[in-house]
Amino acid sequence: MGEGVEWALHCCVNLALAEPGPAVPAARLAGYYDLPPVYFNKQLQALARAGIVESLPGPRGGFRLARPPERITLMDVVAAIEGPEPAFRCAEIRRRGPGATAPAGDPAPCLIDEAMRSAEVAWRSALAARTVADIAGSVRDRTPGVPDRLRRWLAAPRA
Amino acid sequence: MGEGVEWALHCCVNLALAEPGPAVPAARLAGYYDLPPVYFNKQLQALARAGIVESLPGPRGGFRLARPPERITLMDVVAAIEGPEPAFRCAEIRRRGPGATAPAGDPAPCLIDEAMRSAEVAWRSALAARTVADIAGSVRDRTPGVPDRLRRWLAAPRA
DNA sequence: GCACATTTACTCGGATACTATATGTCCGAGTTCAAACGG
DNA sequence: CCGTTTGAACTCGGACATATAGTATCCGAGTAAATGTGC
Repeated sequence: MGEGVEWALHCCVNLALAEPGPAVPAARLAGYYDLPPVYFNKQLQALARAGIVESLPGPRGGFRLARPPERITLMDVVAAIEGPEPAFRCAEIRRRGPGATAPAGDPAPCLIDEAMRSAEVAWRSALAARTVADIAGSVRDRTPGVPDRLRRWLAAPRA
Repeated sequence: MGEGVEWALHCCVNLALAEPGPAVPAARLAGYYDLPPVYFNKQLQALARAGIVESLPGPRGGFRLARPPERITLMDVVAAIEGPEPAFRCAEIRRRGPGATAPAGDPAPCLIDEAMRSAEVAWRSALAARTVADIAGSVRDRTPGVPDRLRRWLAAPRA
């Protein structure tokens, strides 16, 4: 799985912790964890295309959550970065070669594909059950100093 | 996810359907679905290293299941091909840069990593609940012609 | 006819190229703000 | 003193290289069987 997934998740949680407040530039968000700023911007663009964050150009511009964090699940973020298609894609190899089963109107589904999809549904459901707001709330509860430090650092004129 | 996973899963089911019987060469197994024979052999080597299949060299050689199919879960096969490490690996980026939390003895776990691992456990559990014998049994039950055709084709002197 | 050495054919196994995806970087389009200018 | 114009700085956004992992292939080591030979 891509490394940018972790970046995007932390980013969304940080944006949730920063609310309410002005938009945050990508470079500032990246500098908080010493990430490559421009490539991180690329991931943010993917989040924007998915409608998770919105971008404001120009000075005082940057990124902001497009929805309240209660409406953003971890699954949404992962799908925005990694792509919506499932990790396991059945190529229907059983239809090829001498062992090909009934060619066209075969109603028997591929049992392996079925099992794989079932497992992936379990994964997706687990991720869809956790929202960005849940994570942010737990962070506020367990380590109250972290959100304050984050807001101060984001508000700092320059680093 | 790698394409070889699908190949390995179908291969294990076919080996289960072929039992009892002589060992099957990799090329024969690959030809059944018109797969690249040599690369498919590579995947079989991975299965052998994981102890799922055993290889016999020389004439009359080939591959055979190393355990009864009831003891082989889909998770075992996937882990053998894709590797045992989890798909999402937390790089602990929160420890880096100005936003670094308490450096060393920080007991607070990364909540994002926790959620991701939880979801991945759900995925692994779903795959571990299905065995190769289950799939093979369903195939025998739903499409009785398929196992017979497979055994005949594997026993054919040459194709 | 039988035992043995030899040859042969067949198998896996690891080492070696090629391709697609993910990672990292660069420069241009657009927008807002601030300052300078003129009335 | 106020409105307008002009400029500049800052932002995102897509287009362009590089590194890594997955895909595909080749050739050599090893083994069992079959064959030919001598007794």
